[in-house]
Amino acid sequence: MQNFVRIPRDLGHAIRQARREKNLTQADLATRSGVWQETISKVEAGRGGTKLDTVLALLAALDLELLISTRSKGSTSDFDNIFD
Amino acid sequence: MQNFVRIPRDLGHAIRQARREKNLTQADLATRSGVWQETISKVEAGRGGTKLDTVLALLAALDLELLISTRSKGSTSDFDNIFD
DNA sequence: CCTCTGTATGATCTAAAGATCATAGACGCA
DNA sequence: TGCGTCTATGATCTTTAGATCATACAGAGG
Repeated sequence: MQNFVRIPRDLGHAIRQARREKNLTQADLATRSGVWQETISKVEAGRGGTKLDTVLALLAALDLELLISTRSKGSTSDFDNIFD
Repeated sequence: MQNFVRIPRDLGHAIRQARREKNLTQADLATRSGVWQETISKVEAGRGGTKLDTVLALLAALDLELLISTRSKGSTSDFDNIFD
């Protein structure tokens, strides 16, 4: 798995996808990340902004990592359900 | 180039590094990213938090991309100057 | 030493994120 | 139909990021 984050919405998709793959509810993720369910709802939907701290907390709780790389031409994106 | 972002400070290092490689001053980056020099100073130093919007604006201006990947064991990090 | 350029910092103000509570909607299932 | 679970939303309050201005500080070169 390797997804690009160009806009905040991408982040939301990746998080929702990973959370579901792990069969976690937003509430579960909330407890193990320290971020509130309501906030997770907004982040996943891409509603409003997010602080880096919050992003990192969520990703860590989902065993995901954030990477920075020099821009590459091939934009591999593997979201299944874009519209949910 | 491919760096991990575990804590906000990592982000700052990557940005500073990329900015210097492109021979840009903080003021230059400020104008082309729409983020203020003072803010860039804080971000690079890891002082205080940052919003995802700001992060994305800076990375875009530096031709860097943000990626999310499943946690891998090998933590390849290639920061040269960690202490500056 | 003085100046120039780049970076850090400090103060104030505005906007927005996140905590918190309460509740509404959606959906599956008995 | 009604219950239980999960997600969305709405309101309020606190905290903080970022804009903005002004200025200090550090280093290089003359």
